[in-house]
Amino acid sequence: MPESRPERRRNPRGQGRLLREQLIEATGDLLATLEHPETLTLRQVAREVGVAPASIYSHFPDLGALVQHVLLMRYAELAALMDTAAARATDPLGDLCGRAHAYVRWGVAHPGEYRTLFGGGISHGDVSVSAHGAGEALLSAVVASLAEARLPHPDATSSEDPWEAGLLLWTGLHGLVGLYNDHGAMDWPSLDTLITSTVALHTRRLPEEIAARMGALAPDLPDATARGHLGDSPT
Amino acid sequence: MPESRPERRRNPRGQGRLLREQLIEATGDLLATLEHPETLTLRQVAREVGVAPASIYSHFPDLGALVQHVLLMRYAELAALMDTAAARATDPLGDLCGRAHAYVRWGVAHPGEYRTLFGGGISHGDVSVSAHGAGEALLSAVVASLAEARLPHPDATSSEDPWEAGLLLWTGLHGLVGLYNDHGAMDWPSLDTLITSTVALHTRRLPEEIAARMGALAPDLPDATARGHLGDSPT
DNA sequence: TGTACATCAGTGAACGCGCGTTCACTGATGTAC
DNA sequence: TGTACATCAGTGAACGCGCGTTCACTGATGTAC
Repeated sequence: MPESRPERRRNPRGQGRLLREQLIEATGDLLATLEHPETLTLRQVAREVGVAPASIYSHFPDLGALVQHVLLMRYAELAALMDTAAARATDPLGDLCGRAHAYVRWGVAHPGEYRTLFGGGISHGDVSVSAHGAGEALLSAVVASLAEARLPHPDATSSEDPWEAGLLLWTGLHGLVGLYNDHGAMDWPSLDTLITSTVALHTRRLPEEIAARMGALAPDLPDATARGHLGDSPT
Repeated sequence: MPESRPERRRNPRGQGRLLREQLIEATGDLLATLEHPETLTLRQVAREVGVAPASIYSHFPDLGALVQHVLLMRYAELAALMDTAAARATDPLGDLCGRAHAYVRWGVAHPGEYRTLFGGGISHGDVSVSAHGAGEALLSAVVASLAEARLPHPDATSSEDPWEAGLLLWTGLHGLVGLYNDHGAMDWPSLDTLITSTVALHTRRLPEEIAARMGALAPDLPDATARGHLGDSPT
């Protein structure tokens, strides 16, 4: 089979931008689907869309720029998800629970994108998104909520650094996503349990209290072990 | 310049295994040195040793097997480092501090190897080491120490699952290594401070107490910001 | 002591592959006169 | 109403590259007789 290219009608005049959208969508699909998203090639994107490789250059200087664009979209979506989850909360602890939950769930639903955004130094251009400080913007809201939701250590004589506390919480959530995605064969408790325990630990509250908040905040989401591709409808 | 191959004398008869050692050493160097270790090629290894690419096949079936071999060596070294650190301890808390410290320090000193071992699904063969449960062996010792060193939550009415507690600690340390390696541009507190705080949080003890243990256990190690290649003398 | 031979430790050239990037081009469609 | 032209949205072939893998080979060295 000579792998015939899928039929595709040339866009009408003035609609050249349509291909741009298709390229973005195809790149998003491939990044979400490929087992090793960092090996994505320009020719793969072209094939997926049904277009000559050279056509991409009319819209993006190279594959790196295209990937970067898509990843920034994904990042914005994650940030919006976290903000939405937090918006339902009525106090800092609820805010924190919402953000933590949304973050980890997104990371587990989008392993490839998560890794490319926050994970390794892996990138397609020379500059990875993570190098530009992805996460730091998300982090500042977490730091603020945590500072208010956290109980002091019973024996503490001085107060702790809120920035460091927030960083450590992020560290915990990041590690959770990473290990959950990469060591799926292990004997894992449910993801929600782990999110709850992590937040409980960092706020020094009881897991039961946190679990109640988590349950209240997003009863519509599916449970932890659902690992399928959740679909993405950017923009 | 035609990039002349470095002079290399053919090994004497019966010493064919020497090349094997050189391949292992070169692969180790490259994995430690390359910015993206996952892009290592068979030809790069051959060039590094000064040998024809085909020569590698006499000693390993393919690059994946060679890399796998090296990574398992690195993993064994990390495990030994953690055990050595723990051996100096006189109680479970000291044991835990030693292991946590050794783990994070190793991960930060060997970013590429750490990521390949524990990080992404990235591998050279079809089977990554992490898929085979790297980490789980290390983890069981941590679980045991943590179970004894950890204070109960003051308000707790029931005891917690030690396995889950250990997993969460690992998660925290793993996230710490990952974020520290990949987001070096951020405003980080000292690494030792973060290790200390993480252990303090998970044992529900005061950072001061943990810091005292950490300081006592390995005064000979350099400080956090030393990021150089620490050298490797395998076997 | 000499010599034929087997073995060892690699070599060197070649193959086909997919890749990023370039370049002149094509064919439909809108617009000016 | 007709027609020359400009523009737009891509195409298709070609390039050189580094890669993994193969295969017949080579040349030094030990060993049997």
